Amino acid sequence: MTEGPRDCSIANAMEVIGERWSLLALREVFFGARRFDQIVRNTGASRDILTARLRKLVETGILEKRLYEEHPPRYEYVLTEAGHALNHVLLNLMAWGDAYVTEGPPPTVWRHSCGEVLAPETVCAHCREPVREKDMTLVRSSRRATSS
Amino acid sequence: MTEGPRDCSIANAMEVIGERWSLLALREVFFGARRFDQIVRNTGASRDILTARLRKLVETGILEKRLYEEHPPRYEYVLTEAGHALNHVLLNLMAWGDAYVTEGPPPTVWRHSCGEVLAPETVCAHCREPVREKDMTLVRSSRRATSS
DNA sequence: CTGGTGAGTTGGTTTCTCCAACTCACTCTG
DNA sequence: CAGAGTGAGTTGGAGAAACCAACTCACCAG
Repeated sequence: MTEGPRDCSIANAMEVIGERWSLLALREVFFGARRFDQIVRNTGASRDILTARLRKLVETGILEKRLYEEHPPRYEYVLTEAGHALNHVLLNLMAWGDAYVTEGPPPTVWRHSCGEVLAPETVCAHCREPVREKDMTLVRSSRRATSS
Repeated sequence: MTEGPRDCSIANAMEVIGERWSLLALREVFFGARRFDQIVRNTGASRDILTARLRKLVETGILEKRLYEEHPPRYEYVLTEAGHALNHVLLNLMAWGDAYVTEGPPPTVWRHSCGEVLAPETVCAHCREPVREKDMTLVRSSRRATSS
């Protein structure tokens, strides 16, 4: 049966973080914003949508709401392990945006502990060589069964 | 002036590839699909949306339409340089999905030319060390002026 | 001449987004 | 103590986008 859409972790990932504003909200948490109004201001999303997105990110285990004040209850959003692991995705996306979308110099610059400006590169974890498309071959790809 | 949403290449990138189905369409091209109906089938997107997304990806220089048959005119979609560069983003996103979203074994597996199953890792291009969050410091981050 | 494929368009319904305004529980200032 | 300010949402209505099925048009194959 090779019916139906491809079953792929990219699609699965998009179900969880693919909606508009989800990634930008996460970016803000990476950048150090932890409170609702900060995230609203820095992303430009509307408050209701952001409420929904943050709620979903909490439900799917990417963010955690941590109480930092009772009376009135005030929460901050912090990354879970799954959230922290998104770092590499964000970094590569930013590098791509810098190179092919943003005009002019990169608006956001990070420094790595080695002292240089951070430029991410994706390597094969085994041989440590940069991953190039022509060096990749598809071994297996499943499909999702159609509901029949 | 520190007003308005943060100016960031992640946001800029999302304007171009952030809509639903855009990334999945691109995934299909990476996976070897080149024709409209293949992409429709493999993603599960509706045809009209996919028409719009592919058109946008062509306009923004990520895909190219290449005529492979006249009478009737038939086009295939191929990646431009900017499109090829998205490889690393897709790869990292897939790895994250494999680890934190997809239940069970990875649905899609690639082999690297070194002989091993491909596991992407993000390193600093200068020192070649894996990038960890605690080794990064924000140097500069601009903001977009509000329209005032 | 009927059926099939490739690449879309069209129309109508459902769903999502955006925005401004509103709430509620406080805290801070004069 | 009254009034303004802040943090974290919620609500309602308009407008945009997505979804789906059906339709078109051009060809080819039996």
